[in-house]
Parts: sequence; structure tokens; C-alpha cells
Amino acid sequence: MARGSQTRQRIMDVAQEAVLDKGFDATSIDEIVANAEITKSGFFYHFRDKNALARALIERHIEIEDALFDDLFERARELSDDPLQQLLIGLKLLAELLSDIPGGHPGCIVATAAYQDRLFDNEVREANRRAVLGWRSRFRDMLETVQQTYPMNEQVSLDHLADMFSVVIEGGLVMARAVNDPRLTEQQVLLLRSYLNLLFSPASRSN
Amino acid sequence: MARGSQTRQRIMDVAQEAVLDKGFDATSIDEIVANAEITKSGFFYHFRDKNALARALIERHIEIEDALFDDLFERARELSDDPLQQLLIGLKLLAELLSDIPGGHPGCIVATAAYQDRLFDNEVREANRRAVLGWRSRFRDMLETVQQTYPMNEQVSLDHLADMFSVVIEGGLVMARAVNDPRLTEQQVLLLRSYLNLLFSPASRSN
DNA sequence: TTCAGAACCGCACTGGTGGTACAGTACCTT
DNA sequence: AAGGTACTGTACCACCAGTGCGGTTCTGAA
Repeated sequence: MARGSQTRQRIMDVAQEAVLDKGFDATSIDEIVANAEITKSGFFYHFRDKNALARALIERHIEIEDALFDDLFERARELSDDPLQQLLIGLKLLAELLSDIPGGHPGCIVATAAYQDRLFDNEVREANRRAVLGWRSRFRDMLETVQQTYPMNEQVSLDHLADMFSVVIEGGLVMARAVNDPRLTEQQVLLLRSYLNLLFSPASRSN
Repeated sequence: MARGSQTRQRIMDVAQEAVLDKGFDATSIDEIVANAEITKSGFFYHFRDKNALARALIERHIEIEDALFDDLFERARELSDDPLQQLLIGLKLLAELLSDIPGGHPGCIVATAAYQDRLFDNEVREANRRAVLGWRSRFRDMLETVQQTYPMNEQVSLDHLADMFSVVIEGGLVMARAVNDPRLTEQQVLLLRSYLNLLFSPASRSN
């Protein structure tokens, strides 16, 4: 890796840690600069302003999260051939992953961005929007496959249902913070799993 | 109303509008002061610092929201004697209410507070926590009543299920912001309704 | 070996913002 | 008339995002 992008990477690492810990606006550039062992001029050489940093962080975060989901449902596919079981196993794996994070939930940058709308520029909000829509189509695809084998017990929109994955994860992270209970998100993901099970399972059965 | 608390109220009104529109930290005291037609000294007479304002806003918001929930489920009780139907009707009314808000979602102060942890002091976070726990016990009570008549089709924790109300609402508001679709929250509340229906209904039926 | 350009450093400065300090004043009640 | 409540006015401080710009170091291609 070139010298330049190494520094850029280091700035982002330092920034991400601080942002997840205490929020974007509570993280000063001076602080990032100090921890990344660089000067303010150096920072502004790599990022036009704080918005550019936010955008870079969000985009990187999305890539990592996408790769994580890919991995997770790939493993689920290895464990079962049934599309519904794949989905249920994937959610179980996700719940485990959320509980395994040491020191609790790191929080989600997407939510941070969404709730500080005016603090960010259009590009940041667009990156955020793209990420969320990406998740929607990802989960929608999986749900469609499930539906082909298992008719729904109650008619609901697949798009809305796909959004529910994000809603439960994001909402779970927010609430986990609010009550200071890192396990809350995991529990909520399992409830979503329970819903999907009831929605698609032919007979009412517990597992 | 005394002259003092009138001014205090006006400050909070002006602040709330700005905060819901663009976030807490993006709202400057100078701006509030200008719109409330008061001086900076006047502001700091009523609020020790910006944290005190945040706390007051959250506490007032919680009261309003609690009253709103009381009202909503009171109406639901008038419409049906069956505890499950009361819950389902209440959620339907909530969804309608969320879609009726002109100009889309106002956003939720609780989430804002949760995601800017370090920006606020302990008192603010405590107020936030109390609010969320209040909702938990509110919905938990309702779910317990339902469970006495309708055994669950799948065993899940009532506490977690109670939290899911808040999770779906908060998560819905976050996602609605992220994709700029005000109807998203409403749709998600209806999905929660669908889940509860499947979870408690004796036979699988649509309604 | 040279040399252009990328990747920084150093430093001074601006404007906005949260917050303090404190003296003075209008108003209202007793 | 007195005293508290509810402010106003002014001056000030520290911190932070961001700008400007000249200077320096490193690196790879010619």
C-alpha cells in the first residue's frame, strides 16, 4: 500500500473508534489528528472537510457490513438447502455475532448519520440511503426465494418485510444504547426470526 | 401561567422545532435565543446549560408521548373487549397516527439522545432510560393480559416482545429518515401487528 | 542523479459556538 | 417602600472547524 493511503487509513481507524465511542460531532479533528500522529494540515490534505471524513467512514463501514452479511448467509447456505432454514440460520448467526462483540455493541454509523441530517451534506446522506436500499434488496431477494417454496400465512409486503431487518437491527442498537443493555439487539433479531418462522412455516411449530 | 414559565415554555417550543428538524447539536443557542425573542442571558437564566434544555425537552416529550399512548389504547379498549384485539387495534391506530403527521415524521428525541451519548450528561441519559423502561412495562402489561387468554404459538420473552414496540418505532423513524420515506415507520408498525397476530391468534387467519 | 509531484509540517488566523461574569433594570407581590 | 423574579446588556474566554500559504521530506520516473 502506498504511503498516502496508509495514512488515510490510519486517520479513518482513529476517527472510527472515536466516533463509535462518543458520536461524530463530539469527536474533534484536533483529537483525531493527535491520535493519528499527524498534523491538522495533514488531515485536511486527505479530507476536504469533516463531511468528507464522514462519507469515507460510512462507505467503508457499508463495505465491511456487506462483506459480513455475505459471509454470514454464505455459511447459512452451507448448513441447509432449504431457503427458509437458510434465512432462520442466518438470523441466528447474526444474533450470535451481535452478542459476541466484546464490550457490547459498537453502534451503527448509519443511524448516527440519519439522526444528524443537517450536520452532513447531501453526499453523506446519499451514501447512507444507498446502503439502506442495498440491504432492502438483499433481504428482499432472500425473502422472495423463501416465498416460492413457503406461501405466507399472512399477506405482507416483501419490501416492508425486507426493511424490517434493518429496522430491527438499527432500532435494536438505539434501544440497546438507551437502556445500556448490549444484549437487547441480539434478542430483537431473534424475535424477527420468530416472526419469519411464524409467517412462512406451514404448520405452527416451535423450534 | 406565570410570566417565567411562559418564557421557558416558549424557549422549549422554539428549541424543539429546531431540534426535530436538524438535530440537537446543529441547533445553536444563539438561534434559539433569536427565535424565542429573548437574550442569551435570559436563556441561561432558565437553563443552566444546553444539557438542561435537552433534559427538559426529553422529559416533556416523554409526558406527551405517554399521554398519547394512554389515549390511543384507551380508544382501542372502547372498540373491543378482547385483549388481543385491543392490542391489534391500538397498533393500527398508532400506524394511522404516524402516517397522519403532516410533512412526515418529526423524528424522535429519544433516539437523538441515545445516539449522542457523550454529548449529554448522566441526567439526560437517565431520563431517556426511564422513558424506555416505562414503555417496556406498559407494553409488557398489555401482553401479559393477552397471554392469559391466548397462549403463544411460539415461546418468546414478554419483556423482549414489549421492547420490540419501541425498537420498531425507533428503528422505523431512523430508517424513514435514512431513505426519506415517511411512511416506512407506519408500515413497520403494521408488521409488528402482523407478528403479534400470528403469535397469539389460535388459528392462522388473516384480518 | 535529478527533479517533479505527492505527502506532509508549522503557524497564524477567522468565525462560530457554548458558556461565564456581573452590573443594571422592569415588573409584580407583599 | 422593599424585595424577589425575570430578565437585558456587555464584555469576555476557550474550543473547534476550516483557510491560507510557505516550507519540507519522501518517492518514483526519466
